Amino acid sequence: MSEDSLSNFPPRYDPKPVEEKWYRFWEENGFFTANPDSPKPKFSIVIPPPNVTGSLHMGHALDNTLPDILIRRKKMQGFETLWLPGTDHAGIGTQVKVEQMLAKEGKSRFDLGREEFLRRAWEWKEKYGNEIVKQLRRLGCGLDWSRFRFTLDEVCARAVREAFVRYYERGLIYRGLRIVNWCPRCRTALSDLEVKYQEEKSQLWYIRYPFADGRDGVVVATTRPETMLGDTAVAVNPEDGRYQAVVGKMLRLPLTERLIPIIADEAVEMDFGTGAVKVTPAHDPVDFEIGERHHLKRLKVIDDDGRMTALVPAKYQGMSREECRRAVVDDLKAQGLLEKIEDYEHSVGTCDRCGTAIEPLASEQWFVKMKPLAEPAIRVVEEGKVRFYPERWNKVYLDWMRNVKDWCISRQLWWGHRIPVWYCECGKVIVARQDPVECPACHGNSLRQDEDVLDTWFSSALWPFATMGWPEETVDYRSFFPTDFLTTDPDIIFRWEARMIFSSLEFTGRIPFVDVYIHSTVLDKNGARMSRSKGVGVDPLEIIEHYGTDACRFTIAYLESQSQSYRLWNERFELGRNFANKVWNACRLVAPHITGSSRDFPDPNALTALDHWIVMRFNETVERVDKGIDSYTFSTVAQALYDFFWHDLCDWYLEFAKRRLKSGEETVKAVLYHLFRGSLQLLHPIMPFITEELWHRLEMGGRSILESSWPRPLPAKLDKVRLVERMRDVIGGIRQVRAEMRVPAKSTVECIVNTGDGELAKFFKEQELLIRELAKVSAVNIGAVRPSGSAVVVFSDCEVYLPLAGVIDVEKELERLRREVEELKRLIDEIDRRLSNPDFLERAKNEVIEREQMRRQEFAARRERLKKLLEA
RNA sequence: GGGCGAUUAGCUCAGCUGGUUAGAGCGCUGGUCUCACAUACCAGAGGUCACCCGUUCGAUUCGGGUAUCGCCCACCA
Repeated sequence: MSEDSLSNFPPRYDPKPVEEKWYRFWEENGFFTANPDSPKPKFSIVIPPPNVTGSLHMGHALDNTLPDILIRRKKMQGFETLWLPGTDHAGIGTQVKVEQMLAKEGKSRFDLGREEFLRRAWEWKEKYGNEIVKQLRRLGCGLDWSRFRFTLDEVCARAVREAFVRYYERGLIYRGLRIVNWCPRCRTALSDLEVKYQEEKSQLWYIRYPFADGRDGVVVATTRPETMLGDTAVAVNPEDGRYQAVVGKMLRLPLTERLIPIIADEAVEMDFGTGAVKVTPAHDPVDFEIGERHHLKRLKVIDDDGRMTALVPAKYQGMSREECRRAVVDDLKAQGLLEKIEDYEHSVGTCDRCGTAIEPLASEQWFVKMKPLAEPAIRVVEEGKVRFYPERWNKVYLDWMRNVKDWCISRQLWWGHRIPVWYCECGKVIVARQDPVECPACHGNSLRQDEDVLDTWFSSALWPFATMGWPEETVDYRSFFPTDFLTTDPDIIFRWEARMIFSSLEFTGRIPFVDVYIHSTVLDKNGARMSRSKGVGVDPLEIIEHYGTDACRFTIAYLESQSQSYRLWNERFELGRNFANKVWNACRLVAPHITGSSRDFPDPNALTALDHWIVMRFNETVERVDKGIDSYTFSTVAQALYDFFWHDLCDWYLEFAKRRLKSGEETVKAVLYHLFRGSLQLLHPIMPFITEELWHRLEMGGRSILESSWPRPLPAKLDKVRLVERMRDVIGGIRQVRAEMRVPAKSTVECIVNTGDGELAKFFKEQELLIRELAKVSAVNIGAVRPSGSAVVVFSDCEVYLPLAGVIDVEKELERLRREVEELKRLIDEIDRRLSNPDFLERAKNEVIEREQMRRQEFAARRERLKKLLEA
């Protein structure tokens, strides 16, 4: 390499131009385009489709860096790889966003109507949906863009229809009246997984329900007094001695004129509250079941908007749940029926998407019957055909699947796959793959399609095979399905992984993927969950902008160690940036020497012990990287590469090699060529951009590092490696003495090695020049006599003497050290004395107390001030 | 109420199946702008590996328990 080209090799790595150049190169040359007809073994992954609701965040960075590492390595290992991209329409998530946008115009979705709303939703999707796709390119992801899918596109839509109809035909889909989680704001049913429970400080109200004759009665405890207006019974446990005499009697429901029975049911706990529970079958899942068992009426007293219905006394009609609660409590109090109020903490279900308190409502919905689907889905994990990593997640999955309940799949939303069910005037229900034109029963043509759409996860569940063309037996499907790997956050194991597994087994008869890696949850610096809505956390785009993609990816891999979570903040990415810079500069050093050098690895007999040592370390690194990637312990991979490249290759071997390079020695050039070639290859999956750039700068050959084959261990002999280890120890020992004794950097001392090990003596003599440079000594002599005024460093098989007499004032330095030792002893004694002095401890305690009291005062004053402000 | 994870240096974290002086990065101290890199180099300080009991020749590592923190699941009105 000429002087001129070195001037184009700046001493600091600048990621921007490199990243832009190479991603375009890879994409334009079809490096990511899979060929299903290839005879090579296949390796495939489908992307966890990002929602079209936003832009790249930390979760995406993880979900996509890790698969990209696998894809790139497999490609280099000779596999035909496919990584299939796409996005998810994210039903309720997107709909809520669009509604928020409309709200700014002062409109609701009902003002626009279904058609216009959908037009706006698609508009929104076009605008924001592709943002994330661009950003995945910036992350360097080797996605096959020619196979891009969207969960609402025709291919996916056909799969959804097919799946629904097949479930229906097998009797696994039914429509039924059940208590569902209802979001009054979104005006839709939700599945259990879309409800987030939040602890809330509330009260437990004890209400007296008098007997029909107006006397005595029964006291019930409730957290939701407003629902009493819909009570149709009071239940007690059949074993409960306190109530046995009254079971069957009638109570007068306060605030209404209705009479309700006292019934006995197993579901009632005797030791909660008063042991008597009000039963509201239309608004509580347990009460619903009690109601079924006892044939109770269901009074729907809260409507779809969360307001009181016409079934309650006029004064409450139209009130919100909260208003009604206050009114009911006030009225009960006025009538003397409120026995007592206790503070009570319980969890309240809220809508995962909009945060509104959910209302359990009895309502007609479509369900998937889970029991028959769960069985095979349990089996494949028990048998290890699908494996979760880290292993503990297998149990989490299995526990859920073993207790799974039927899946509510209908949503009263507009954005999504419309349920393929039509109702005819004649009462016929038609479930069909194609939109029917007439009723097969009465041949009438006034058919009405079900208004509802499917849960967004219904289509996601089909993703791994729907994207490959299922139900068609496409060539992609035959070649690339099932997929090999998936990685996600822990919190979609049930929503997504589980549903993909049973759907895939049901429809394709095969597992959807083999290995599932559940990655850590990323927390912010204070250990709080990262949340975009709260605006805290790390923005990967900012990181990429600031530190570069490779630095971002390397840091992510370095921290991903199969733990439950880890903390992340912007400065942590300096680790990756500094490492990238190190790699860059090391290449800068060797570039003029190894470009155009021999491509053959030298005969092992021509290598020195130093060469064997570094080759051995390289080989260990290859092994650790392979093992680490295969077991998804990404941090061990990044650590192995970091340690080897930085601390062995750069800190030691390059220093060993400099002199030999200057003399133009061919062997060291060839060794370095192969070490750098292999290192860049090992690094490439994690740091694709910088390695591609350096691959070309070092003229490693071919169109791309991606087309080179994955490195294997190089030939090395291990018998002389111990000599190198000892040499490093000796150099370190000499450096330590020099630093401790304040030997000026510029002065050199002789060193004398005393050893009975002939081979070691010979080796040290051979490497004299190297030792002289690295330890800053003037000569390496072999001898057994320790000169007076010399420092000594002792090892098991040798001693090293450093005559310091002529170089520094030994007595003075020793005196200094002695004084320091004395001084330290004095300090320690003083601390010990203070710590054993009760007076001191008492004073210290008082100081702390005083400080805390002052802080307390400060806070109290501020609190008062703020309170006043709030009141004003 | 059940399940799972964590507790290692000032901070954030590694540490596979038990084995000499327990590691890294950042931070700190001292010394270097040494001809790839100051986004660097050299040296150093700093840890009863939460606590208790057990298994073992030997435990940070395995088992049991305690404490603290965190996550997940669950219909307790």
